[in-house]
Order: sequence, then structure tokens, then C-alpha cells
Amino acid sequence: MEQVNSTGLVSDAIGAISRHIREKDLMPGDRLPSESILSKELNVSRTVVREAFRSLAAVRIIELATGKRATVAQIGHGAMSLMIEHGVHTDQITIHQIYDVRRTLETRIVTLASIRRSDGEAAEVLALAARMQGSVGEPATLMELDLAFHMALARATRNPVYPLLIGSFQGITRQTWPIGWKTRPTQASRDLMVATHVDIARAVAASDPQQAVASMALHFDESVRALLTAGLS
Amino acid sequence: MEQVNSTGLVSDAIGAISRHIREKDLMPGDRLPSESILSKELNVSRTVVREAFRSLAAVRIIELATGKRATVAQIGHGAMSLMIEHGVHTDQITIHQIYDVRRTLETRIVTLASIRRSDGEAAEVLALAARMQGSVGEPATLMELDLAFHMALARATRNPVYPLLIGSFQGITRQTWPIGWKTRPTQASRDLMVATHVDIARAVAASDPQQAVASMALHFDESVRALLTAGLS
DNA sequence: AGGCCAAACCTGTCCAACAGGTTTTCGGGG
DNA sequence: CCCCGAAAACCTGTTGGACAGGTTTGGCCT
Repeated sequence: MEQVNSTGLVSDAIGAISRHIREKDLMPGDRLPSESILSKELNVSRTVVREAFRSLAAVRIIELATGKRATVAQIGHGAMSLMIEHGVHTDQITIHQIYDVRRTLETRIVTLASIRRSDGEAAEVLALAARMQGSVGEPATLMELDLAFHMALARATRNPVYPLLIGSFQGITRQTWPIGWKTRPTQASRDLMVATHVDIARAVAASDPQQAVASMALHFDESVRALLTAGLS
Repeated sequence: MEQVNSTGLVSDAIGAISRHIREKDLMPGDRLPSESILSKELNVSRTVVREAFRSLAAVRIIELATGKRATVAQIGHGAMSLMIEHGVHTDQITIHQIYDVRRTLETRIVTLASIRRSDGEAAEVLALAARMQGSVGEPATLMELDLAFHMALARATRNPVYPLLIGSFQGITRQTWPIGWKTRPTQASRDLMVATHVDIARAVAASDPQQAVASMALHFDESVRALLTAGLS
């Protein structure tokens, strides 16, 4: 393989493999050529092909598994989540900045969810909120239910980009959620937090976008206040 | 290195390197240990470390360059852009779904930009809009100015997550923008499209969030109509 | 003190080999 | 004729070594 630009053989291979996927119009689950075949076709060593595969797997364009051939992957938020976490850990992004974006997205999400949710999705959201009420005493469980709740809402929009973006914030949220929880020391404040989720769920189930937006706004007002109390800039 | 889980040595190495960055509290630009040193510390071959590096570089957590040591990277939208493109090419995401998300984000963006923009940012946005007016005859140039315009607005929010997300959509937008442009065949329709950008810029420069939101809404109404005309689902 | 050069260091790429895991093939039994 | 099971072929994961460049470092000379 001739080095097209000055970025190295691996970058060229990445480009060639991406092009291969597009030109052959491969869909998620379809198998790619083996490493050795690609290394012959591109005239590079298997090492180069492997590094290219790793790069594409890192952004979830392909999926790798031992013994099996590489396959085209379904998009997922794993990689984005890592990027966001890295941004926060390296002081390039603050939690507040993420909350502003989340609020923007989730406001739209509850609107769409109220309109487009299926009955099954309405039931799922209500069930998650109910389970949250029963888990006020177990922060770890409550946090996972909270995350699942917001993901379920995002899915109910029927727009896969929303779960993708909301999922991107899950990684860093798992690390900061307990901080916010600690600033809600009283039983009343904790019950209020969970009750707000129930309100959101009910509004979505009732197909009442305005009420859903109002409850979501309340949720974020409260969450941001909690973070401020914790001294998080 | 002992294989911690069943995901392979490379995944373990990725985890170890990420942890190294966090624990040493490395900031963008800081250098990581060399491949050979890491391979000794983790008790794996240099190949494994290299593949781990490639993975981290793919999501722009680190930056690689020949001869130089790997460095901690600034976050960028390149990887996200590739993921979105892949999602669209594999029919997992539609252009319309992206437009709904973009509209949601850009509505918030112009609001924030109107409030927080510096004078320099106001001038930049106005200048880009003006250059668009002079480039109505050159679609390629106009498209790049259009993209730069929206990125400039996103930056003016002073929230780096907005440029990150808007940037994520640039890759696929570059591939679909010309389709929308073709559905604006008359001079009047093309002038209108550019004029809308000027309106947005003026509103942001005038610190008038409501007018900015209104103009942005007009812009998206018109863009979505253009895509519908083109028969894009 | 400043600049230049060589040595030390580092990454990019290739190759050959072997240990598992997976897919395909093929022959035998029902 | 079909189905099933086992071996063969194929594939990925990982290692060690080797060599071609590019980069950093440190010391020497001015």
C-alpha cells in the first residue's frame, strides 16, 4: 500500500477499511475480510491492519472478537462516554457545562417522549420511577435506576441520537452522582428528588408534554442547586 | 500483566493507561511513558501497548506522533464525527433525526451566544455571515463558511460541549449539505438562506436572544423543508 | 552563554511463530 | 436425502526480534 498522505500506513488502512464498508454498503453484523486478506490487499503487514482494526473498534465502527472475523458494529455511546470523562478529568469540561447540555437535550426529550412513546415505553418509564421510590435507601441502586430512567426517556423519542448523547454523559455522571446525593441529607429532600422522577414519568405516560417539561425543569433546577451546594464549579 | 477480565490484554492495557493519566493527574500536552517502558511495567509486549495506544488515540484521549512520546490530547470532535457518519451510512440514524437534535442544540446555542458572546466573537460571526453573502456562487466555499458559522456560534456559548457536539455533525453534514443546496435552485431562495444567517449573526451581535432564536428556527424550518423536497427521509 | 552535533531514545513497520477460539467441510449414520 | 459430529482450515491474540527513520538530550566547541 502506498502511503497516500503523511499520516502513516495505519491511517491509510483505516481509510481503506472505512471505504470498504461504505462501498460494499455493509450493515451492522456483516463480516469484514480477515486481517491477513486485508494485509495482502493493502500491501501492508498484518500489524498495520490490526492497529487499524483497533482504532475502528475504539470508535465502535467495527467489533472485534477472538477467532471471529471483525464485524460492522452498531453505534453505541461507550466511546463518547470515555471522551467526555477524559474531558472532565483534564479540566476541559465542567460538570455544570454538561448539565446545561443535558438540560437542553432532556427538555426536548421529554417533549418528544410524551408525543411518541409507545405504551410499553410509558410502562417502562413508570416502572423505573416506581422502583426508584423503593430504592431511596440504596444509593448505588438508585443511581443506576436514575440513569436507566433517563435512557428510557431518550429511547422513547424514537430518535437514536438522543440515547447516544444521553449515554455519553453516563460515564461521568456515575462518578459525580454520589456527590449530588450527599447534598440531599434529609429524607424529605431525597423523597422530593425521587418524586420529581415520578412526576416526569406520569406526565410522559399521560402524553402531557408541557407538564413533562415543567417537571424536568424542576428536576434540573434541583440537581444544579445540589451540585452548587457541593461546591462543584 | 495478568489478564484481569476476559477482554484481553489490550483492554487491560487501555485501562491501565487511562488510570495512569487519572492518577498522575496528567493534563493535555503532558507526555506518557514510552511504549517500551509501559510494556515492561505492564508485562506485555510492545505490540499490546501499541494497540492500546491506537485505541486511545482513536477516541482522542491521547495523541501519537512518530518519534515523539504519546501525549494527553485535547478533546475534539473528530472521533464523534466518524461515529455519526457510520451511523448514517449504516441506516442507524437518519438525517432528519440529526436535524432534530441540531435544532434543539442550536436553539440553546444562540440563546447562550447572545448572552455570553465576547465582542470578538460577535465580530467573527458577523464576518462569517458577510463572507457567506459574497460566496453564494461558490457552493463549496459557502458550505465551509456555513459550518464555520455554526461552530463559531457554538464556541461563543463558552461551553466546550456545544462545539464538541456541533462538530460531531459536521462530517455527515459535509456529505448532505450539497443535497439541500440543490433544492434551492433560484437566486431568491439562495439569497434567503444566506440572509437568514446574517439575521442570526445580527441578533447575536445585538445580544437579542429572542430574535436569534426566531431566526435560527426559521433557518431550520427552511433547511428541513429543503431536505424533504430532496426526498430525504 | 549560545549554538551545533552526535548519541541515546522513540515510534513506525515488518516478519515469523505459536496458542487458543471459530467456521467450514466432509464423511458416516440414520 | 438429511442431519450430525469431528477433523481440518481459518482466524485472531500475543510474543520477540529487527531495522528504518524521526526526536530529544546532553555535552562539546566557540
